[in-house]
Amino acid sequence: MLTNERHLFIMQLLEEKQTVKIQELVESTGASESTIRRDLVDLEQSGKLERVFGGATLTGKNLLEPSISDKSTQLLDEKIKIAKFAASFVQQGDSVYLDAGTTTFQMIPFLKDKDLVVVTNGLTLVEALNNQGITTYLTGGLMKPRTGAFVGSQTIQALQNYRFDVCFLGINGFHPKYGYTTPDPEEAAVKQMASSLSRKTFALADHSKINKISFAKIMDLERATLIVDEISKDANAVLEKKTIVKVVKP
Amino acid sequence: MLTNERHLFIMQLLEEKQTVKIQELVESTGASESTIRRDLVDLEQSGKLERVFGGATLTGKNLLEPSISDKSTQLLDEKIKIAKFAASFVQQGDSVYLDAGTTTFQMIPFLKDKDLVVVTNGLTLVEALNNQGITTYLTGGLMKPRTGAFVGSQTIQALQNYRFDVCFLGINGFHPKYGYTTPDPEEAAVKQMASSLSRKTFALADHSKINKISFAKIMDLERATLIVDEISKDANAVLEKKTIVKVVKP
DNA sequence: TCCAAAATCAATCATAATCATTCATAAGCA
DNA sequence: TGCTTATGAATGATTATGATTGATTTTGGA
Repeated sequence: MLTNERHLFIMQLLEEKQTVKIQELVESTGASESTIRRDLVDLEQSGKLERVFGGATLTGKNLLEPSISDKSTQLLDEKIKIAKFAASFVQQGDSVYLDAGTTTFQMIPFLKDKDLVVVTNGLTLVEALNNQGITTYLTGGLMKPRTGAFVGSQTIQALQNYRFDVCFLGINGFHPKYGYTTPDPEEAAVKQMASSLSRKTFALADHSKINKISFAKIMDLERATLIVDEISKDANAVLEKKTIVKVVKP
Repeated sequence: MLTNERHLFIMQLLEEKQTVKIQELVESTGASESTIRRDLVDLEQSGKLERVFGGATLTGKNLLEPSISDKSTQLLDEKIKIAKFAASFVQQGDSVYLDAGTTTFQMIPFLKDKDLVVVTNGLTLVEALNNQGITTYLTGGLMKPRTGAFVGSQTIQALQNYRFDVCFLGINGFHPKYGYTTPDPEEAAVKQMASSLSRKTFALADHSKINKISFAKIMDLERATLIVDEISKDANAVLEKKTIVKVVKP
């Protein structure tokens, strides 16, 4: 394996998993531990990653994402599980809208080889989708620095050029009475528009979002198929009322 | 196998696999190691690929990352000089269009504290502009993987929402007769539209672009103020005909 | 809290792979 | 034929690699 290939490989793995262990890289590349260490030093010096004891993590960009703290890899695993399940609803040749967000981001590795056209309003998603060789359109518009999401009138206008087979939205809360909610009204407007242009809409959420209410309403529960990963008592209460909810089996 | 055939073969293999090893090429072409090496040197000098230890990779990928390879630091210095000079034409409070490209990218550090609104079609530029705290709109559209530039009808349409005080375009060639040119017609169309929406247009080029002609014409020389960094004999010939050309003093 | 075991680290060295260069030969062309 | 260009082999120099060493950090239990 070529030196540059390894560097690329390491960065791609990082994009997917946020963190990698050295041992992991040794096994998957076939190179020696020394070589991997040198690679990591090189990549760190060029600012592409940050070394930590036992491996490496992504720099800066991660600060954009709602900081996955060191010990909460459990939440990441959860997101990946949800993402994988969600991706299974994507058919060959579909046109897909991927909302900006960490959970939708995790869907990307599961989407390649499906011959898709993907539209997104997430800056981080564009790069990752391109790395997977997926044809990608970005809505454009005004960028929100924290999340890398594009919002505003131009975003809405750009969306209206398209129609989608499926549409995946990240949400910050769902509640039987108040529906799906998210903190930013601008983002809510984008999600609404995307959903109205799609034949089918999926809302992705981990268990922490159950019965939470955020500031801006996106839509009623019935308008989308909810994908969560865990059935707590509360979630069951929701499920009783709304049979449209899908749940990932652990 | 003919020399040209080999060159084509190498490039095709690269398009597929992103990287190739020399040993691999020796086996698949039947040529000797020396010959393959010479081919790679040739192709590198004509900018079609980048050699790395043990083989070669596509250049485009590296353009995405603003990490200009070590050997071209001279060209980088040149770009920075041009970029700094170009940035001096930006007034406080201007609305600015920044074309996707490495030279325009270098302008960004010189633009902060000017209270600007910036629109760009370059993926890499958005992030850098945001890091400088500059309000930034991205056109969106279809992304070209190599350069991170957005092109196509959606890009054109998005541009028409704006008007610019100044507009900075990277170009690949300029010639008294054929005007400003660039390899990709799609990009040329975007540049044209941006310029037509601006009160003033600047074209940025290093000295290697003098009297070069690329595939797609952007506009005539008179339509923009050219900023180059060096006066060769050839450039002087251009200057005599077109007095609008600005030149960076070394 | 402290200590010992395990894991990870930086540094070094010998080896293997790759590099640029040279030179002699082969192939193309007028 | 005589000239130019492309090729392949050989050379010493340079670079990447993997194994080893002892130092440092983390981990887990008393």
